[in-house]
Amino acid sequence: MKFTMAEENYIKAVYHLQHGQEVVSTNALSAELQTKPASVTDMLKKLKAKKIISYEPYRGVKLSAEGRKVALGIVRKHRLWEYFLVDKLQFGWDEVHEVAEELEHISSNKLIDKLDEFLGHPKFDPHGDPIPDSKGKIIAQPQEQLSGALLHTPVQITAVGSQSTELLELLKHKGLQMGTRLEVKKVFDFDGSLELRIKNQQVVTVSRELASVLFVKSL
Amino acid sequence: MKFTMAEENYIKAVYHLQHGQEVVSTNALSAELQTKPASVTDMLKKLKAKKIISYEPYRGVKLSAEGRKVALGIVRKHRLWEYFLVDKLQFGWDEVHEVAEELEHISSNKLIDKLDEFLGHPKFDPHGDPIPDSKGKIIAQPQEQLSGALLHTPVQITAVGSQSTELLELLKHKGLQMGTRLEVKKVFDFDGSLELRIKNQQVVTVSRELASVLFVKSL
DNA sequence: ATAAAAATTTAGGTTTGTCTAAAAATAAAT
DNA sequence: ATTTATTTTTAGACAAACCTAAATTTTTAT
Ligand SMILES: [Mn+2]
Ligand SMILES: [Mn+2]
Ligand SMILES: [Mn+2]
Ligand SMILES: [Mn+2]
Repeated sequence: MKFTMAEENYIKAVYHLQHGQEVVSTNALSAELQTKPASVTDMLKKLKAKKIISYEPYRGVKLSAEGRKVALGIVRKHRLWEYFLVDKLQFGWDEVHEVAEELEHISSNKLIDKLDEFLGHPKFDPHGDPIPDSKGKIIAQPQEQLSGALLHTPVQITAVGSQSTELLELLKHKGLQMGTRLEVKKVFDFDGSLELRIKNQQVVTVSRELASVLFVKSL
Repeated sequence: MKFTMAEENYIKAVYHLQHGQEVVSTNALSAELQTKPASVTDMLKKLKAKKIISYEPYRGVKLSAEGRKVALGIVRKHRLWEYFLVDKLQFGWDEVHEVAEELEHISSNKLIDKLDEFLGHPKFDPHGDPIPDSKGKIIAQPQEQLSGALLHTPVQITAVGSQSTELLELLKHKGLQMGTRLEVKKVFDFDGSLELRIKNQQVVTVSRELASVLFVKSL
């Protein structure tokens, strides 16, 4: 089945918001997509008619099996293009999201499979998020929050929980990026801020807000 | 100024049809874009209001200076993406047109300039058409038709006058492509067909129709 | 349990880009 | 110079995707 760009954006948004949550609300979608709740309701009816979601008025929405497959296809395109932009065209990891937001809607499957091959079948995008393979299989990530990491234990940044320019600007400033090794030196109970030592380098302080959107794995 | 995908497709179509012709007709545009003449008229009014074209009812249409600049930007994107698909992703030259038809509408200028650099600033696309540079400068091509070439004079194919799958399939079958060297051995007056010898290889026969959409330069 | 607040849907519009059918203008033929 | 044919425009509709304002349902607070 074919989908319009607007439909694809809604499907992907449901997919992202569904993580953790059982069902996704109209308001959550309207915030994510920067549209009004009334517009969301219109689109949900359309997607229900196409059997992409299950939806009962006032009860929230879930992807169907088919919908999940479609969503993973879009996520795959988005993340492969991001990888291309950073790895081949030398974009900064904080500059790629908006461009990929357009590129993910190019329809050719042949294109995306050839791109995947050209890039060497990467497993993670520049933000550390896993890239689904051509069959829709995706690596489930443990997603351990930095804010919950043990003291004095070496960890590595594996993902960031947002693509906002603001977040990425802050990370750049602090000298943090995908793959950065560090350990937590101290946690301050007053405001939840953390003091980190970056591998063989300086000590930086990060807020509770920042620590909660950084994901790490132990080394 | 920003343009919708539909507007960009109309602007590019006017640009292409304007070659040779002084003004472009409503019917020509409707044929090129596979829409009805009434739809074309609607869009022409909109593009006139945006000062992209000059247009008087029943009198045909021309690009303004601004419109030409916009058109060259779209053509640049289209041809750079075609080059990318063939050179980096190993697409056949007969498979790239439709995909580029979508990719040409990705809006980021930074993307297209980085892509240009990544590709090494190519001057011609896989069909032999010149690629405008970032300032909109485009190499004017002499466009000598094969059907008018001298006998027994070595020439090289520099461009094809159509992107249709049918044409490209025929060329592939005959063993003809961009850069192929050949000479005309004989012209048959009865049907205008030509006998060609491909450099150090076999002799092939091509119809008058085919010879008129193949462009060559003398060696 | 009721009232107030929040979330969601419905009703009625707008813009963009398309269409068909009919009218008007231009071009070609007699 | 008329008539006929072709091209183009106008008029009126429609689907997609959005909006605002009002009505409805659900949730939360009293
Ligand atoms: Mn998108
Ligand atoms: Mn990403
Ligand atoms: Mn196009
Ligand atoms: Mn081309």
